[in-house]
Amino acid sequence: MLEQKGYHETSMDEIAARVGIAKGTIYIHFPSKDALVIALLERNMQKFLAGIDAVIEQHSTSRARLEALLRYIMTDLLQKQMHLFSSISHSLDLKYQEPEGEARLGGLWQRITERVVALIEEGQATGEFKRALSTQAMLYAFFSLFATRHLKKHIVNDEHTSQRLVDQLIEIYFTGIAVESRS
Amino acid sequence: MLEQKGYHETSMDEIAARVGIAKGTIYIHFPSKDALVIALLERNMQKFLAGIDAVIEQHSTSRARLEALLRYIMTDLLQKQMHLFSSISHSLDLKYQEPEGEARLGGLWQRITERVVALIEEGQATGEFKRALSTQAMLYAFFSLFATRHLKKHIVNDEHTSQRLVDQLIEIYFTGIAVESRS
Amino acid sequence: MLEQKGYHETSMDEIAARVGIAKGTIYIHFPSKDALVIALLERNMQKFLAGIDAVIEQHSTSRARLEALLRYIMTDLLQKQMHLFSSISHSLDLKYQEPEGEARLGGLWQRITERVVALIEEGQATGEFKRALSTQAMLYAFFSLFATRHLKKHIVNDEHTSQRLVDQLIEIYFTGIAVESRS
Amino acid sequence: MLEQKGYHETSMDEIAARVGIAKGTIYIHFPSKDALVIALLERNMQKFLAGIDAVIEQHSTSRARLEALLRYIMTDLLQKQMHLFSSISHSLDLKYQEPEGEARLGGLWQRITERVVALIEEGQATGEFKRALSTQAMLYAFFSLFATRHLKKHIVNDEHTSQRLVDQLIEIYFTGIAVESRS
DNA sequence: CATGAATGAGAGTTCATTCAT
DNA sequence: CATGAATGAACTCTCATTCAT
Repeated sequence: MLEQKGYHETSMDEIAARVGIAKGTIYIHFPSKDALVIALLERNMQKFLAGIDAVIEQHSTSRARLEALLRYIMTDLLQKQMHLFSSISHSLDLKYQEPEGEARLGGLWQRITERVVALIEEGQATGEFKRALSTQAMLYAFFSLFATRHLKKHIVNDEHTSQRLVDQLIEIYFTGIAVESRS
Repeated sequence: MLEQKGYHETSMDEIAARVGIAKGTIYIHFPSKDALVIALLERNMQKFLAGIDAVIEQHSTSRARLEALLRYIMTDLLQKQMHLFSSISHSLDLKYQEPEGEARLGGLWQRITERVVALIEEGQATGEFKRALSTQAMLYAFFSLFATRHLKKHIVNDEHTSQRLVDQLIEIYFTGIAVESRS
Repeated sequence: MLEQKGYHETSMDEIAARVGIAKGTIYIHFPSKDALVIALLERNMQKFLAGIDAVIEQHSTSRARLEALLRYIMTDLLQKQMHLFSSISHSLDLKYQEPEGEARLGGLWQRITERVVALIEEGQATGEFKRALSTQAMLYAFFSLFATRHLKKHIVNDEHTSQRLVDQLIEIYFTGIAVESRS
Repeated sequence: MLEQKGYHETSMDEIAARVGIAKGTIYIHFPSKDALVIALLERNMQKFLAGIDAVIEQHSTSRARLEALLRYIMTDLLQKQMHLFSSISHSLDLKYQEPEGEARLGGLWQRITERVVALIEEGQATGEFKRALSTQAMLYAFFSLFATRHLKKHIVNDEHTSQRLVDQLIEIYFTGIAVESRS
């Protein structure tokens, strides 16, 4: 609900109705709407972080790991019902009134990017990725691919087409960053 | 104002004050807040479209044109005070209550993407861009680069660093899509 | 309404309904309920202060002035529909969330007590009031007489009885503080 | 808690926490918050009544008794942490939703005033107090002295100053009502 | 046409009260 | 009896929209 409709479009009444409890009950568990959203995001980010680690350790090379990670996130996004990464990504814009919670969120996001940074630098060290490119650029290009904004217009119900899109994005990205271009 | 603070964070009072007219006067020209925002976006999109065309015709090859376009949009985004593309991009998420206006916006967005699609297909026709990649993928990868969400965290006041980021993103993208990589 | 039912017992809906305007309209003129109450009190205190001065200047001796002042306040209180002093007195307990407004209120209350203090010290100087009594005690005894809490139970509709009560309170007070006892 | 912070500022949660039982348990013993407050006041009033009687029987003359009573109440008030009389006095303003309980409270308050009325009339009978003054006036003047509202602004931590204030108030009051002034 | 005070539906939040455990 | 999570009515406050001037 919150993940799909957004912060302002989702009222506490709606949330309560959707969860099947009374509005006041929410305030037993969360002191404010912001706190609720932050807690939700925190949970999602933690799940996402765990997912990242699980995905990474299933592969050995930096390239394979980064590619698997890209597929993992894309799969999540293409499931149409926005999920982990989507909710996180959507929330990075907002300014919450709870500095402490925001700090926790920022810390988690940092840990997420650290994983990717590690993969990139590892790949550069092993000679898999270009050393001429800054980590910053490769990181930015990586996460840019998951801009749900534009994805929405490209989502197709056809499983095959979606898969093909992901494959080609992977090709574009890795041709761009990898040392040996495939063409 | 609307472009920077967002739809919900900008009240009609603020808009009126900023424009220098009375709040009631706005409703003479626009039937609702949504209509106002849509009209604003429409104007921005039209300007942006004109900007695209101006940029494109300054170059001859598809590659040069697409690269110039990328730089044009990036410059807009990096100016920090969100401008044309930024306001458009930000608004694509929202669901307005005015179907007719939304349709006009959709039409304009389509005309924008058509420009890029034309460049891509032209480049494929001339052999500049890979024919194996679908237009969809190259289009998606192109607009993904402008995810302001993630850009925010990478914006730096240092002009030189920003420029370097753009250069490297261009390298990644075009190495990925172009037939002959330049490195 | 607010004066009679008290802060917590009077909702903004009630106030709006009583004044004959919409709830939202109140917030055009006052930023919060506290601000509204403080403004109301401020106005009452200013009126009261003006009333005090008007009463005082109608008499010449300290004794006559203080007595007239006592009658003035009592008359206000006995009118049953709580008025100036009553609303002020009732509000001295509350803790508002607007420090600035509270400071203004405190300043006004100080100016009110200053008038009485001046009368008392003047009377001591002229030999009308006992010099052995501290100003503080005479001041406190004076304002204590207007404790609406207890007054409520003694208010009678009979004009004559009310007047007699006031007369006797005056006698008790002034016999207590004046140099020459009457008895 | 209730005595100090007031009815509206004290929630059932706070009361439960303070008493050390669960919130729901309160409702086994008291049907409502009003009933709880009324019961608390009733207990306080009964204690106060017992205190009055204890104080009175320690002295013989009406004058001594009334003076001792005045000191007794004042001491309670000056202890800053509001106690018996204070809680009672504070509650007389409120309008409870339990007519029966309010009646019991009213009855107890009447019994309290009856003690004072008895002292006053006894003193008039023995010639200690002026017969010209109505019992009502002397009663009202007596309880007026305990207006906590104004007392707050005069409370000082200095034990000596507080005592001096009480002494002078006693002098003012008794000079006002007694037949022979003592100076 | 322009104005801005007035509107009122709806938002987030609180808290006395209830009831399954 | 005791519990405390759940309830929902009522509160304060916001803001897009209207309309008499």
